[in-house]
Amino acid sequence: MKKIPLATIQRLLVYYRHLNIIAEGDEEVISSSKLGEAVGVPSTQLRKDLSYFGEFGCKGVGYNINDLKECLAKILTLNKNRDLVLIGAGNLGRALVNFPGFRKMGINIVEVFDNDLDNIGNIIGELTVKNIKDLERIIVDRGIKTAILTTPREGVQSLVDRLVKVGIKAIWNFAPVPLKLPDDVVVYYEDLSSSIVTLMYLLYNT
Amino acid sequence: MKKIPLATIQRLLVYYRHLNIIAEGDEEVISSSKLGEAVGVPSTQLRKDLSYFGEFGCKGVGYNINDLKECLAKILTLNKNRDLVLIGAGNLGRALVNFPGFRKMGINIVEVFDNDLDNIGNIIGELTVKNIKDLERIIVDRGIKTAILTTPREGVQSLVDRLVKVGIKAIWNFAPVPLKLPDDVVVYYEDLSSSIVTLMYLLYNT
DNA sequence: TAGATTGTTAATCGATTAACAATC
DNA sequence: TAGATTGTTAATCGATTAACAATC
Repeated sequence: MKKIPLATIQRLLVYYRHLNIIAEGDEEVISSSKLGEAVGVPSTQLRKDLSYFGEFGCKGVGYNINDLKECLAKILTLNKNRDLVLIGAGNLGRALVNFPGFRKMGINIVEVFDNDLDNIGNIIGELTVKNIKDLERIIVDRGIKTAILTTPREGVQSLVDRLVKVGIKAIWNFAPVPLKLPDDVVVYYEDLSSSIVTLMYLLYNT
Repeated sequence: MKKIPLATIQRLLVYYRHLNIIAEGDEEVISSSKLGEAVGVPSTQLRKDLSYFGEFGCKGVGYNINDLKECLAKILTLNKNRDLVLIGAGNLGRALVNFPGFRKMGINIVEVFDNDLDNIGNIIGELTVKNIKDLERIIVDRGIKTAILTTPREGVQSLVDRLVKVGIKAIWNFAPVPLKLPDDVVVYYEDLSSSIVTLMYLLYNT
């Protein structure tokens, strides 16, 4: 299989969301140009993106809205439930646990950890913040493969080393630290400071 | 001036942060390969990134840590204070207002708005949540140019239309909605659902 | 001077866009 | 059949990487 650009995967969810909205309407079918226009993507790129995964349309007609929606859900495995842990029960961690829409896509944060006694024991949504010293035991017990890091920068690398040791294979990292990881662990960096600084740069340099 | 890739801008902050850390140490100078290795960027890309903005190094020697740090701060205008408003005082909005590190880079969230009477009047950090109907007046009064959107998806476009009308020129949008905007308004989409779904895709497809 | 390292040009790689045959 | 639209190949564009002359 040819390598699929990351940007393509990200666009699939954008397509999915719009299909979800228009699935409520009367139309059964949509063309790549209509859908593309609605989400700000050239129709030719939309078709290219889909072509990595198969043929979903009907020449001369377009795409069946419900079918395409389901196909995208399947590609992105939105139907399967995924259990994750979150580490760092600060403001951002709390926001993510309560984030609307994760559940709907099968993203379930099932444990929250912290190392601060002020936070341990607190309730966030339906979860109780647990002591980070129980991290390993609980991750192994539940067979968890994905961790969200919303901790301060300090100590993130050693935390990650602990996670890797107990079988974590995917990390969503909000700490602005480049991580050293084995090749079989995937990581996604979410760098909010970088985002806003980039936006400010664009504002004053375009 | 040649067009500068967005990815270059984003990497500048990564360099800056590492320089900030090692500025505490004993070394005065660092080579592009050392710095690059520390942050996971090839040295040749680091030099290329810098070359868009000038010559900061010394052949045969490397870069003066403090000088380069200051140059990057200047390029990214981290020294100038920027006033922003945030709209949507939910969990995520609260997290951003309290986000550590924004202040240090001159990013000051100076007003928070919401349309929910349960939220209006609440205290977040040092701010009081204001009624969104005063949005226009306050933005004009304070001459604010940048808005952060942490509202639900519904109604974002009409909110954005209001913002544009009173002179907002940059938008950091956390709502998963493609916005229709004039050409002179810059936007940065922060799509947290897309991030985690992409990570899950990578986990199960690599 | 010899070794190190920059800044930059040229080559490569990968993603986006254009064009169009296939076909509903 | 004529018009519309897909899926895909080829062309373009842009970013990354390699190579190396300049020079500290």
